[in-house]
Amino acid sequence: MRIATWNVNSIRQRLDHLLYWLKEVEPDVVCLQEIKCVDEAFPRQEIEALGYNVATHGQKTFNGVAILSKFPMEVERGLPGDDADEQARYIEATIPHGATIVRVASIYLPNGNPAPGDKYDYKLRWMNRLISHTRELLKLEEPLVLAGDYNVIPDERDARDASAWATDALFLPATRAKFRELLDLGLTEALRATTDADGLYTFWDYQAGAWQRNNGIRIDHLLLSPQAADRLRGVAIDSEMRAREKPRDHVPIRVDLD
DNA sequence: ATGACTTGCGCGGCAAGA
Repeated sequence: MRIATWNVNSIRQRLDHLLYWLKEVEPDVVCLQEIKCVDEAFPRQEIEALGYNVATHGQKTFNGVAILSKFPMEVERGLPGDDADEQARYIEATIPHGATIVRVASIYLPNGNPAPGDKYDYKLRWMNRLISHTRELLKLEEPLVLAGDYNVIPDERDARDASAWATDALFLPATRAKFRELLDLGLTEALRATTDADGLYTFWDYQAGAWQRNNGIRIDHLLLSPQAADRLRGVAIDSEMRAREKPRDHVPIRVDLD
């Protein structure tokens, strides 16, 4: 089962890139972030035409997440823990896979800049909610994949120039500590289960020729429960999508599970 | 040294992103 995540920075812009990639890579499940539209505006027909079921949790102008699946799915929208939170950043699906089911969440974790400030406080509160919810999900002992744009640079090797991010909400010690707290519940970070290499990025800024200089950061992650990690067969970053004309700033990252 | 793009909204620039 091939499961991917991609922050598309508006689903309606350059839908052709997404459709091309879906045909080329043939993922079974795709987690999308920053669709930047309400559910009614999502280009559902074009994606369904490629054989996908579509579940969205949209919002006007900002945020918005979705899951595409070749298999039927049951869906929950929103991250538990704060009924007053109106930002669409979490959608979760259970998907039958052989004799078991796989649970997949599409996560758009808050950016948090500027830090310190209200936005950074919201980021840390959101991470606490994600930790609480994940603790409950892990009790199910299912194959679980938490995939998305975490807006977290886990380690110095995950940025071309870590010193440039020293005071940024994506790299502050408190951010990285929360991310470790999440992993320490018993999750495996898929890419780091397969390689210790530096220079592997999923985001390059639009500005200042960041792509041409490979000045990137690794902030899109797939976190696996033990039952999913046991099935891990490979990880790939589709960085060639960043080289296309009018690219998104993020590229897809994906896992293959038995 | 600084700023450097791109999006939605909606028609003038601003907020937000990372």
